Amino acid sequence: MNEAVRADGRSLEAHIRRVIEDRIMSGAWHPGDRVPPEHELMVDFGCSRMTVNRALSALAAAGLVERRRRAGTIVARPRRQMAAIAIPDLEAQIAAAGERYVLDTLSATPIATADAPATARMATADRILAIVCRHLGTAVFALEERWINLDAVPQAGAVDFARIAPGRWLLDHVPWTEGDYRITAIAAGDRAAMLEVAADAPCLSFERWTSRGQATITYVRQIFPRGFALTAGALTSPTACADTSIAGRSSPAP
Amino acid sequence: MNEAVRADGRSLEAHIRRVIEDRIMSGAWHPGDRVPPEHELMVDFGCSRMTVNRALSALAAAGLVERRRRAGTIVARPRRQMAAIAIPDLEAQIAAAGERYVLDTLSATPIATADAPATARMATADRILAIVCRHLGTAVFALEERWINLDAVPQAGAVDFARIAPGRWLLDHVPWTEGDYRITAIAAGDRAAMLEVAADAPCLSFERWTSRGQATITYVRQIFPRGFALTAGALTSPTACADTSIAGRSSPAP
DNA sequence: GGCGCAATTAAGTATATACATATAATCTCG
DNA sequence: CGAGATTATATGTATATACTTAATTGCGCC
Repeated sequence: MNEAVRADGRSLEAHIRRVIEDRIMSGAWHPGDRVPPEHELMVDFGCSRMTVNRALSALAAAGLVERRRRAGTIVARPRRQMAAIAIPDLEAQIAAAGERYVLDTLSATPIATADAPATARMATADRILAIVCRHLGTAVFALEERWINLDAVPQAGAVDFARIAPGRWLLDHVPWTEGDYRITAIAAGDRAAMLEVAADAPCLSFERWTSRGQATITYVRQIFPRGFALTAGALTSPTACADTSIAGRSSPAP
Repeated sequence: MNEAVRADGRSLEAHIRRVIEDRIMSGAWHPGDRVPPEHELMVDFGCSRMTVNRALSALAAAGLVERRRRAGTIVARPRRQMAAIAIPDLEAQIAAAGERYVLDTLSATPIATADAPATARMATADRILAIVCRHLGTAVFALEERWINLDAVPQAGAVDFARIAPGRWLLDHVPWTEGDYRITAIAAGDRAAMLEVAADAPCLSFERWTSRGQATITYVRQIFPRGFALTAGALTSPTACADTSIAGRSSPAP
């Protein structure tokens, strides 16, 4: 069959993938059940083995099935579920909430490596730029404390971070990176005044380390007051990589 | 070439993917740069176009490059970064920390739909099982409040949740599902006694809705006291889908 | 019966080929 | 000179084929 597109506008491979995914997600096929072998599906769908193979390989890459030579293909047992969170673009989030975004940069100063906190993991850097800023809507959305490795990103030294948020500038100017993050609950404490909440108010702390190869490019800690929520759709279906957001000032719930 | 495996033990397709990924991740190729067309790479790597095509398609699926017919392949501009978190398997986490896991089930009672909190989103359920339990190591790791839709999972009515944690049982017995989650910082408040912390202690609240199709299967809220951290590697590199964990009782940091 | 080896099976990888399709670039004509 | 038709190009999809590799099954031998 040389016609690349089905009546429903999907490719044959995507169609096969979808049909099998539906059977798994609906519960018709249970974890551990055997998926028919390629040569059988090939007859069922009236196509070549290569096409079936690509569909099943994609499902295996997505974790819905497990494949082993000779043993065949079985529906995977859901291991730990993964969830996706978007590293928040605060400007977009605040704008989406219908509020006017204001960047309030409190300081942006070059410092010596020894003055960076150990948590920043920047032992290898000679020069570091320390930035403190607030992301404001009608209230304080987040307090951001950031350290940028000027050895890895020298251009950052010439940027006016009172005009553009450091996170946004980095996303636009630093190519692909890897990262780690850490989410904790902390009391506002010393930061209460800047966050405009009580000292014992619980806040969400979002830390992120961004690196390329060995060097840490930037460490940032964002602190969200007043019950901000990190929300997202879980990643169980490969096709449904749902939208993700920081929900604005949601009620603390029962 | 019929030899499926390179000297380095990777398939040719994986090799090509890796080489191009390295060039992008190292910054040698910048966002917007053109990737050589398939017929050129095919000569460079001494293989067929199909093999190059699969490698580039995989990179496109991973979001590292963008491909358009006739226009060719370009290095993608990083959109928003995504991060993955594992929905925590507390028993495994506690065991990994070298502590003995204890499930402390405080109650597990069938209730009427009207008695479930609105946040549980279980309006469609007739019968609901409400469970409250604590996950203990040497201290309280988490307080869990869970509602299970007995219409969707009738077998859950016969399970002894004093012996097996509800999350684990559901993972083993309910096939693939979709979900949403919400992470917030809250004060311990009324739950202080059960969490064994002060009432104003900041806690991480992790809520999750799990559904299949329209029906919500279970809603759970886990509350972590004492600076528990949700950590993970960020999802920017497709190959490096890093391990993820709840870090045990980490220091609240500066 | 138990053990090891061989046969068989199912997936993994790669190729050559063919045709489809989107679109950038170019050409044609008014 | 510009709008519209045409061409060229790069990717998209599918096929048939061939060989590789892992692993189960079963057979034969002890």
